[in-house]
Amino acid sequence: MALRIKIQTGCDTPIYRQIVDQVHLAAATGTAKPGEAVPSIRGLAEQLVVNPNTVAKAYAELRNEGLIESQQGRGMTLCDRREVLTDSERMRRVRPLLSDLAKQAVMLGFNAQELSRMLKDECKALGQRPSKGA
Amino acid sequence: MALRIKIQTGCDTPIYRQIVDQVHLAAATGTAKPGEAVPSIRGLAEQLVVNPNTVAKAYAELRNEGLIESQQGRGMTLCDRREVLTDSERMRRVRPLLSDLAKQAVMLGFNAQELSRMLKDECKALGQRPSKGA
Amino acid sequence: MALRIKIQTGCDTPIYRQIVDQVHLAAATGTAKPGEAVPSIRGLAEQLVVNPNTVAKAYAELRNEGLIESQQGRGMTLCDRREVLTDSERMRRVRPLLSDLAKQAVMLGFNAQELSRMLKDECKALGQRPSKGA
Amino acid sequence: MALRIKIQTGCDTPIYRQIVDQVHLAAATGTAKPGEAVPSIRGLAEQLVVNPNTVAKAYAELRNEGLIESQQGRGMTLCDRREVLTDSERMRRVRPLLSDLAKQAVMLGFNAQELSRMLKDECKALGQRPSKGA
DNA sequence: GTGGTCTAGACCACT
DNA sequence: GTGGTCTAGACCACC
Repeated sequence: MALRIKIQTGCDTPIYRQIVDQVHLAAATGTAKPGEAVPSIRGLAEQLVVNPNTVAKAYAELRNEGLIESQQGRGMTLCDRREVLTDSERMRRVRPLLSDLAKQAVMLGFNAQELSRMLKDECKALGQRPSKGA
Repeated sequence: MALRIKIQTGCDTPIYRQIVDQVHLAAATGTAKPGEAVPSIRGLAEQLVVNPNTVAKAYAELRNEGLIESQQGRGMTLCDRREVLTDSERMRRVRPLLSDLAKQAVMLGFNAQELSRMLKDECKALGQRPSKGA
Repeated sequence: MALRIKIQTGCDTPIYRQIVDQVHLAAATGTAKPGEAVPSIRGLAEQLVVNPNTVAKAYAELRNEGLIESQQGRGMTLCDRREVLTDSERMRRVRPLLSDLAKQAVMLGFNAQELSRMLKDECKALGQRPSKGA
Repeated sequence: MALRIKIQTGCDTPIYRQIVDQVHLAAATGTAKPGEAVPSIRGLAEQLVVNPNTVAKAYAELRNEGLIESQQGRGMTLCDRREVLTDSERMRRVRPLLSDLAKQAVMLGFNAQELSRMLKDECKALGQRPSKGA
């Protein structure tokens, strides 16, 4: 039983983005397998207590990316599409987040060592329970 | 040479935030020293070709945070750095960035060790020094 | 009944500051509880007959301080109270008011004992409760 | 030798107001006696490293209040005018400062007891060295 | 000259 | 509907 989406209110990332990111993460970590069904728009909207339009917006983005596809009559399922990225492309995607973190952390008085420890903890938490602790 | 602020338009981070961050960073890394003057609101606005109110907004935030102080009629200067936020608050502010980075990095197949190294490089690039003295 | 904000024009404290202070005070005294909604920017602006930007400025400050949080498209609510400022910073902020009061009071011939009594009365009038629980 | 005015930059009270207040305080506490000379405008301006206009503005206010008077050819001196205030008038003057302090302190999480102690300390400091510690 | 405040009106993203 | 950002222009106090 995969793809249990959870959103956190009072967080600055938009709800639709949280949904998109969680599907991405589930697909990447193998928590959700190709061909597996994703919750229906109105079902997920009801479960998360959000506007169906918000879920629809998230699914539209996922569909455009080719990560999910609508199988007529069977709702939407995860594609088996697997991105093959070059090292430089992976670098390019993670770099700005590294930069943001480093800047903010330095401003707040953290040093590189503290950061590394916290980051390791964060990664460990992700590996243990991808869908719950996220 | 002190506090040359630059902004990039067409970037998704607001102008006023770019200004705030750059002053913060300059103060944290020691690029700008306590007592040093910051550019006048109107002067900086003219230089950056933005509305003076935008600069004023950035400076107001910096002033509220206690990072700069205004000497009426004589411009603003950097304050002596002091610890303003509790440890738990600093943690709370850096946590979401850690989380974002960890998620994205895991998706891209980086491991914690690689991340730590890259993060250290980023910090070094910012000119970080032992945290307490910053 | 929650968070009825009132402002007095013709008073030297800025409107936006009156708003900020009243929300702060309501949160500190327990008049407004965590999770409770605050009036919308446009709604409050209309009620107070001021410019929406003035209210927005007040709310932005409150948000930066972590006292309220915005849930995009759904308005803003009070956060759980947490200690954000270090003790030394809290001290630094209350010190000038103490100094002003002491100077003025000494000039007027009050002694410390009288002042303490009056100050206790003021605090009681604000509905203060044991500091840590506030 | 009395009336050694000192100002503190980086404080939000205007310089001219600091001067006015200090003369008031010195007169009220007896640090400066009636008939005593006050520093010349340009002398004081030079000593404080401020604009002579600023000192002039402060002196103008003091003169309007009748606290100092210009003795032709001898500069300005303190008047022997002694205000006799009713209790209600004294109350009226100290009340707003009490209120401000109480509000700010409650917001910052101080309780009445802590405040009283700090206020006593402040008063003691004023009594000991009116012109130096101010 | 400086910063501080307020107004008016615009555009955007999110729900 | 909501908040977030930016612009333009005004008035004030202080130096």
